[in-house]
Amino acid sequence: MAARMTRQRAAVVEALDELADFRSAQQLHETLRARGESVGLATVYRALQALAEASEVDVLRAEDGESLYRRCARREHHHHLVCRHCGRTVEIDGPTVESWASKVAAAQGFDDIEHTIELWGTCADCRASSKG
Amino acid sequence: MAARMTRQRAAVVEALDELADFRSAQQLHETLRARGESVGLATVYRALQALAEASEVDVLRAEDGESLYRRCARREHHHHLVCRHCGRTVEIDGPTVESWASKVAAAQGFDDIEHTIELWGTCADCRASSKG
DNA sequence: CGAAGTCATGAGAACGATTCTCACGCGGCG
DNA sequence: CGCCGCGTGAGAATCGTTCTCATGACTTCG
Ligand SMILES: [Mn+2]
Ligand SMILES: [Mn+2]
Ligand SMILES: [Zn+2]
Ligand SMILES: [Zn+2]
Repeated sequence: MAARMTRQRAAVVEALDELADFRSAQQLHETLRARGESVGLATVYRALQALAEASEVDVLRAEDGESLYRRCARREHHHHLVCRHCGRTVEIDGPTVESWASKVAAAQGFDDIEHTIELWGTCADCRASSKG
Repeated sequence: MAARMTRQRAAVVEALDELADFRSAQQLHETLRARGESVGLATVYRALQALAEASEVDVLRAEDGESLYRRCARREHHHHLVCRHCGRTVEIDGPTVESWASKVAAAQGFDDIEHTIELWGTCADCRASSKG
């Protein structure tokens, strides 16, 4: 049942692999278009959706609500520190946070617990280029 | 320079006070409408926006991207454990998490750090009523 | 009180990211 | 060749949210 690997999907995966940072579907679409790869926007969305379901990419919501995608180095559960200006990303572990989160939720009688933990900031490069 | 307290804004605040849980702008609008208070949807949005800027309400994004609003008991920084079915909310503190977050981000040379930490689950009531 | 100025309201249009529709293309298989 | 299942993509549709703008309410000042 694996999805068919088409030229378009390969292009999306390749673009993700070259880009180390979180990018929106539209940014990826633009990137592909710029390099001559012709891929429809709807197809980019579908590819990202499939990859997300297969845990091949991580998805997070920017502060403005836009979804950002990234092909992370590790497949295991982890979180991110993301530059809100350029998307630069650092993967972070939080064993402490993990146990804290599940403990707190269980103590309140909640089930099916999930957590959203993301850190946002301005990376050193963006700080330097925006002010000095 | 405080915003003018109109009938509409008072109604929004009152609805928020009576509802203990996170609610969307549209849910609040429907609630007001149901109780006979006539308030435009745009006005509800504007009131919530103003309240959020004044830190009178907390805002968070549901998994589907919709914004949810709540008048929290405490004004200080805190996080939430929210039932994804009914919006039931428990305010939580995380001193450990706070220091962990800022430490991690600073270690990577990031500035203007913010964090998003929200816990989602199914509350005891929703679990009981949905299955058994 | 009354006029002018300021801000709030609300109906509907506009927005923007995402999803859906559907006609079409492609490749495999018999 | 004809059939089938699925991927594609252009454009329409969705949906929460914001914007526009004509109108109304409240404040200030004469
Ligand atoms: Mn975690
Ligand atoms: Mn915090
Ligand atoms: Zn940056
Ligand atoms: Zn619940």
